[in-house]
Amino acid sequence: MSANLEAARSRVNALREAIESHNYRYYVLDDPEISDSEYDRLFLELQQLESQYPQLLEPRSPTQRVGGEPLSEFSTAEHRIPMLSLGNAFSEAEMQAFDRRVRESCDAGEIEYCAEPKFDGLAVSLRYESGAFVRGATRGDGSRGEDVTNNLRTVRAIPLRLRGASPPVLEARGEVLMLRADFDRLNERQSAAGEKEFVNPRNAAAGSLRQLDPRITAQRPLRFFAYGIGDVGGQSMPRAHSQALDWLAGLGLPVSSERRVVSGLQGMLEYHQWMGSRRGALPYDIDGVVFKVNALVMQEKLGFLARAPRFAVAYKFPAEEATTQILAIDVQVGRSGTLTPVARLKPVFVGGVTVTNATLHNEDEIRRKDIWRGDTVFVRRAGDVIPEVARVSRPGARAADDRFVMPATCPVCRSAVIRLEGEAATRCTGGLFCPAQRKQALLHFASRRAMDIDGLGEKIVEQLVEKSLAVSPVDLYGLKPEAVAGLDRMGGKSAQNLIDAINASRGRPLARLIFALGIPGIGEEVAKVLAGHFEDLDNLVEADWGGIAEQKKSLQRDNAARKRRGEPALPQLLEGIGPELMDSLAKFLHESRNRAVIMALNEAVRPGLAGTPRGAALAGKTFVLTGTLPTMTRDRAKGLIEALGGKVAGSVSGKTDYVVAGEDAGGKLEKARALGVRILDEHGFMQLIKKKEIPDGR
DNA sequence: GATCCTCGAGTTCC
DNA sequence: CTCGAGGATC
Repeated sequence: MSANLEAARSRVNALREAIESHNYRYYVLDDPEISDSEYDRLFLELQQLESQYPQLLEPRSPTQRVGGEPLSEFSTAEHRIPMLSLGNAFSEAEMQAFDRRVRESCDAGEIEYCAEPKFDGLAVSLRYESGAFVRGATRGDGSRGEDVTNNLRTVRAIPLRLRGASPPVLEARGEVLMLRADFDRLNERQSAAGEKEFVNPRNAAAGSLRQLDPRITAQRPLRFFAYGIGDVGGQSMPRAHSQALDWLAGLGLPVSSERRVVSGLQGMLEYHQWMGSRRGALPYDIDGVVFKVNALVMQEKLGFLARAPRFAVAYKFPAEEATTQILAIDVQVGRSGTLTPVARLKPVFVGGVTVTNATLHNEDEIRRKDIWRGDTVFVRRAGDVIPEVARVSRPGARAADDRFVMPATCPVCRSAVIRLEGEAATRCTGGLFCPAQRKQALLHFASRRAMDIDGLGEKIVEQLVEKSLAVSPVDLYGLKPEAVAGLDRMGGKSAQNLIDAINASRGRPLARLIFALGIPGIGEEVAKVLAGHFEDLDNLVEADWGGIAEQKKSLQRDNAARKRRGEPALPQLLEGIGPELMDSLAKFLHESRNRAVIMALNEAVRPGLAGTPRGAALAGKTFVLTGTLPTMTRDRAKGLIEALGGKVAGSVSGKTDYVVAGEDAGGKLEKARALGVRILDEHGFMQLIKKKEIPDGR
């Protein structure tokens, strides 16, 4: 018995190794040694042995890619190092500008770039600990995505264990996609089974990855290619991006075989052209090529913009265009009353989807492009997402009434329409009297980034407004379940759910509430600044804007003078809020109806202060500095921390909140690891102080 | 006064 | 995602 078990154990191990190694040859080296049927035979044998000897089962076995029950929803996964997007370029001129910026910042002649195709799939992040795949997440908004670990485990191109000597921690980033051939076969299967076909490989991949039941994902032919490293611990990094990619391939992660190292602008242009010509011959869809400065020291020097690294660019292929006809030009009314003309199009398949609407932005845009009703036009998807009318291909019959004229009254509420001098937008003057604006205001109030009220969608809002159950956002908090249950498509249960969701939004951070008010020009960021300054709605409502404007001006003059003397600047008052925004705020807050709504909301919501930046953002936090930071001196780092109210200590203890570690960090870093203190590199540190806020916790 | 950057607003499709 | 406008900076 035990001899049998031992024999089975060694066979099982041999089979697992063989299968992993064939996966590696197939997905990473693209050079299979055995046929698919031979592979299937090995797999079957392993499955049989494991069912005969269940004690040999292990989660790391290739047969155990599907595990766990279907989820009811994905949990969110935090990206410790944000997953950024890339800056785009569409022309040689833009590429030239990119190359020039890089050369100027690095003070170098010809730059070496690492070039790769830009896959048209979904970005994911894979976390390996001691070589084992432990977590996979979608990109989401860049700082938090969805935890899709169980689904990614079913993707055979993703190794469950890394090969060879693996680092203690590795976060690999890459793209999940579907090959065109696999996509075609999947659609044949879907239609044979009477299921809905997918419209393009990208959507098929996205839909497959977002399945709550991993058994379904397992049946979808997904692929993965790695293109970068998010986080790596306990490993000295290679010196160049191309070497990092080679390293990832060596660990068993598939990396595009189309990657090259090219030299200078000329090299980039040639690669772009070359990939463009081979686009149709590749087994997967790409929408451009990506160039990254190859030397990592230069990458660090170049650093980051708000959402994208300065050392990389995506050179897109020209968007696919299609011709179709303009059936009508309608006018929509937005949250701030903006009238937006929208082209209703004869449905046309372009860039992987069927397009029926396209925004025409405003009157000037229509005039500039000379678009009339009935015209045949070129349509494309700008950035491969938003449909856009590029230009007229052939004019229609063009009778006088085919010409677009901006209506003189709001199409929804019939109020007069106004176009201010120097502005592109035409606006409805109806304000909250206009049902369209009321609806949009409520939708904005409930939206995810504002008060995040689940279940308050377009259909419900429409009825609430039409039945006058909600005129302003405060009314939401007084809604009775019976009233809500009377609406279309609403039973007692969903009515209660909605009421619960509304109640759950009480206590949300002040910054969200200010943003939710929908004051013109006051978005998420500005709302945070206001919340941080006033800390409560009474203060905001009573603010003396004339006085604040004066104060700000004198502070700016002061700082200009300090700068000339080489002194550090004082923290700016209400940063990013200038005369225009102050004016907008003053006007809004002057109206007694707005004030009444705000004060009532203050009572109903009782906002908290999470997510709020503060003058002393690091108050109470203790930092320890160790090693040499790449671009700043220790004194400068210390100054920054202290300016934000933090303390800098000499040694690491349980009371230390953060250790900022640079090159050649020594014992302090080790101690921090041992104590589980958060460790930041210079970049992470800059991110932290840039945010300057109390964690939102959402 | 020019230029760079960030933020806000509007938008499409599944 | 893109455009335009406001704000910051030189």
